[in-house]
Amino acid sequence: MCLGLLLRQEASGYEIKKAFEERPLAAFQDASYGSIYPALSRLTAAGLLACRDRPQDGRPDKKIYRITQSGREAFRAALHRPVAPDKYRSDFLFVMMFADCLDRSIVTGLIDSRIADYRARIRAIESNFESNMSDGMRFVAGQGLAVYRAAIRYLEEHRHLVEGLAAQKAIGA
Amino acid sequence: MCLGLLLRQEASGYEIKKAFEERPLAAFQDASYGSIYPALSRLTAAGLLACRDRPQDGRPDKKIYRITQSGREAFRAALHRPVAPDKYRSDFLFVMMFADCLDRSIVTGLIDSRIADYRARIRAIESNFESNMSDGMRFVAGQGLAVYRAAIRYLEEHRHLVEGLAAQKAIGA
DNA sequence: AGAAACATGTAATCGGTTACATGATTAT
DNA sequence: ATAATCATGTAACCGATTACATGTTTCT
Repeated sequence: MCLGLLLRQEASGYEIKKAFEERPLAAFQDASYGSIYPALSRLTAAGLLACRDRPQDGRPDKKIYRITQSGREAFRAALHRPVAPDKYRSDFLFVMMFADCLDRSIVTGLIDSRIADYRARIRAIESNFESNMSDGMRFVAGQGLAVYRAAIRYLEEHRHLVEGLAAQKAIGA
Repeated sequence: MCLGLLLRQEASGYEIKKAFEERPLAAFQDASYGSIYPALSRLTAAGLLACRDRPQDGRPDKKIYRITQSGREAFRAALHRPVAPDKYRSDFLFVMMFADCLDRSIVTGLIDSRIADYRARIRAIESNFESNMSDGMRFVAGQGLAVYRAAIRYLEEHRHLVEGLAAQKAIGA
């Protein structure tokens, strides 16, 4: 993943971490400093990256990584390896399976904040859409928008199914 | 999660594992024997489950677990704890970000098999829809259908965006 | 004949996060 | 003042998977 990001532009470990926090990438990949820094060291030792130090005032030196030719080749080879299946885990959906054990107000709150979360993700993607996005990234971002919108729509149109289950409990609350 | 499944019906560890492999649950939760068996032992030791042995011919005895009253209470309490955010990781989407580094035939194959996978998931959910599904599970299954269909639709309508990137390479192949 | 399903459990391993260590600069 | 951002790196820890251990029955 570091190789892929550095294919587009050179960057420091810190900047790579920031890139993982931006939409749409943040939606389907993540990495912490604890995995990024060692990875950059290993890739550099293997000759897939080159590193140059930019001394800084006060802060630690900034290490700017750049992909090498053999790094480019290794990345292309990696892209051709069979892709691992998606991994998805959702506590929200699990809880919804047991909506009948919850008060209506809880279910309502959960769905409201989930819709708000999807809307925030959509806004974040839309605000990045015009800028420095590659075609591939635009394609991926577009799929994100499509599924988030479908999810919101479903939740709005079918929430009564689970809000009705524990219906009476919260009427007076 | 074991508590939740055992809330609906008593089962053995083996049967719980099978339940995690069935749609729609398999789409957003998973667990291996290596975590299920120890979990059942711990929950039993804590008094949240009761276990009865059914001796069997040849095979090891089947241990059938049943949720206790305090198990029910603990599960309700757990449902009320704040839900962890969804975790999603997709190598497919990452690879698509770099579609311009791939031959067109590769991209086409990847998208084709992804659509086939979504269709299989939809079929699996639909075939379980009528049977012994709780209302909450039906709601969750419905959301699965909605987003899978939206994803297929997006892929079909926009695949040309990434198939065009490396376009010429595979024309004669 | 061989594979898959049935059935439980432990130990080794692994990928990855969190916490720690350090410290100046800038925004609120 | 206080929090957040910038900046790198290591060590401890943790949840969970995979492999191992064992053995019968049923399906292909």
